[in-house]
Amino acid sequence: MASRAKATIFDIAREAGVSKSTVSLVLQGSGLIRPETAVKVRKAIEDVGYVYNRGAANLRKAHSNVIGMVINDLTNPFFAELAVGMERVFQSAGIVPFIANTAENPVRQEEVLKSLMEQGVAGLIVSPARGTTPGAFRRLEMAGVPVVFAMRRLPESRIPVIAPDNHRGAYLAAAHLIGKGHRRLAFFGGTSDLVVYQERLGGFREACETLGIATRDVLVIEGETSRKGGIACLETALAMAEPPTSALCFNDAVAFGVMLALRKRRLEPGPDFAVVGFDDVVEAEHYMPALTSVAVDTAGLGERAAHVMLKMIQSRTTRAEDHIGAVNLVVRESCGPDRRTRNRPAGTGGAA
Amino acid sequence: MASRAKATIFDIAREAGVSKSTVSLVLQGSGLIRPETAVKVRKAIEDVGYVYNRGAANLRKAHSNVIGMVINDLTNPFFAELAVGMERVFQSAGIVPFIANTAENPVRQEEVLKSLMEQGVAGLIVSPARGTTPGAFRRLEMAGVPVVFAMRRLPESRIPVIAPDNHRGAYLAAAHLIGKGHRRLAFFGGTSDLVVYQERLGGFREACETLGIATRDVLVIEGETSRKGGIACLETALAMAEPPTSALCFNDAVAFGVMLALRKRRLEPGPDFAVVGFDDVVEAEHYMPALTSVAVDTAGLGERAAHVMLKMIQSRTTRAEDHIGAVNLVVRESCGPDRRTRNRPAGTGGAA
DNA sequence: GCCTATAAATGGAACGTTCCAATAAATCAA
DNA sequence: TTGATTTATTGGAACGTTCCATTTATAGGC
Repeated sequence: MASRAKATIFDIAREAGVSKSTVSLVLQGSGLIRPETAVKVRKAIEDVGYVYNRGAANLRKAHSNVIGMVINDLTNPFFAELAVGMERVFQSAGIVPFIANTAENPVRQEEVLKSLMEQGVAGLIVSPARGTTPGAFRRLEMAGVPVVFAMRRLPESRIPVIAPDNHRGAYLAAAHLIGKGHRRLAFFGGTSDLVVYQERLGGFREACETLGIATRDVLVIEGETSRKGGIACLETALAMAEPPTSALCFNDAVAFGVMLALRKRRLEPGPDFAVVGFDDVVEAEHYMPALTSVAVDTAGLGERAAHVMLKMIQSRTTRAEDHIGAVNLVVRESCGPDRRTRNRPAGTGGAA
Repeated sequence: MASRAKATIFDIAREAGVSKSTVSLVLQGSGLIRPETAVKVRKAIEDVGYVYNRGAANLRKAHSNVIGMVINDLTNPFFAELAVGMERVFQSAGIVPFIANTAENPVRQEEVLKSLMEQGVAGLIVSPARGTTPGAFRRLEMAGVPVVFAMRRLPESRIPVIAPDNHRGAYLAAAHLIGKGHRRLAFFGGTSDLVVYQERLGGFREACETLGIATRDVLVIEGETSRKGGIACLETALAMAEPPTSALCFNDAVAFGVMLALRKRRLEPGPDFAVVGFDDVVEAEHYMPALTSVAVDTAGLGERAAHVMLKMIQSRTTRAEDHIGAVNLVVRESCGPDRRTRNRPAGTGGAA
């Protein structure tokens, strides 16, 4: 039962009565070998229980066919979905991507990147951790390893980015709220160290300005991008003198938190306080009430990123064009009816 | 900008004016080299932008320090949580695990396992895909690679398993429902090809028998282990002549689906129909109503699995003891008040 | 039969490390 | 000084593949 030393191509060469070179050719599916010989070799491979040593092969080939996906938070279904989208296209290209999680920790990310480089990855798709320093990808660039950013970008970097049109999405969402009659809007969650945050907040602000909301009526509260963060945002917002009546949330997790906190105060998300999410994760549809959210086609962007990566590897380049994915607002129930048809105030005690 | 050929230890040896062997020793942190020499070498490494070639090293060492985690469904937060628990302990052991997703597809799993073996993994933690054939892990065993199953097990296999006490968890849940006065119980979701299913269903059945529920009053409906599956289960259950008044669900996703379906029929989860989940994912607490569920300490089991793996690698064995994790029922709101204090039947059109 | 062309298979060098045995340098005991 | 001991450093072989240049076998043309 205890397997002796690992079998090599020499062992199977002996078994099949051919040379190691022949075995190598069979392994690579070369058309140069006679079919009967190939059969013989393949049988020997099976008999001996040989397993190919890709490390040894890469030593010679310097082209490793492993692709890494570095994800900032695997427990966020949004990123899990992204990963799955990428996997789909890699699978049909016959390659198995390895996923690594950085848990939103730049130090961990550094380790992960180092490890992947040492492993000799052919390319990397990365959703960078919050607080990634500008130099974090220098070594990758020096080594000429193709990298693409997915969903997030770094402030100044020449690495291609695949991301949704955050500005537009936020604009649409804000316009929706304003169209429903809201005049005091908030932007909940996220922190300004994320470029995505700047983009979304930018779109939000532009909509407010364009559509005639006074600056003093737009409230911005930073916070964790989680349910917990959403709860906190709502609490501080409602504690203000003139609380907002609606909010665009940095992402769906924050929005879920906001709705939770509303419920806890016996306020009905929608009629009492309108909330819009961002990303449109699968749960959004199933929530009570169903969450209105900006859909970004996560899996589609993942697929796109994978395709770009494949093309970069194939053409041995480290450059590619950015790709900004279309977004659209999925209107469900979390914004309630038009505000102007009624007048119950949101907030702790304000009046309409 | 275009990096020339990759630097090797020879390059940095030349740069530092030492031999390749010295460089190798420095790389391994050997205490044999004079500190000043080590400093010199490390500087050269930095200057040249050297990246360690682990493939080449493994060729010599035959001990690769990469550990693979093969997960059947990364989009299920339950498994994502498991993965994160494992990562935590590997991280503190200084090793970077690679995650691969099989998407519950045995064929895909086969590819993934093959790829990981070729990569020369030191060990594998696997949550096997549904429908995995008994022979799927034969090659791993032949190669003497340590493997641990997490959460799921295969019908007959000598591979060690880390999993929660499914039988007991289901027993507790069923007992809870019966204690609340329910007399017609259902078990929703899952399929019998999963050992976990057998275990949970077994615990459920045992509780029913022991606590005096007639066999004809326990209903078992197989189904997808997803929200969708839960919806379907509830529909068929309520279509029966004498529908159950409560259900234990195979997992939380099914439970969420059941609650959704209840809402759609204007029935209140809890008062109108009691539902219990299994796994206690984070969302359970945040649902409306909050889901009563069997907590299995997912992350803890992940950590445990990782520790076992580490120990197996260290002691070069392929055997280890199974570990069955404690479970406990977390009672929240989805089972409503005691049933005997009221008497509205659940069902398609019952009235109060 | 001989020469050439094609097809199939092969040996050797290389890839970038590690590890062992060996060397060189420094220190010490006498 | 000499030999023994310790401390630092080094060259060479090996790991399991690929690829190139050859060799050997097979067939074809005359």
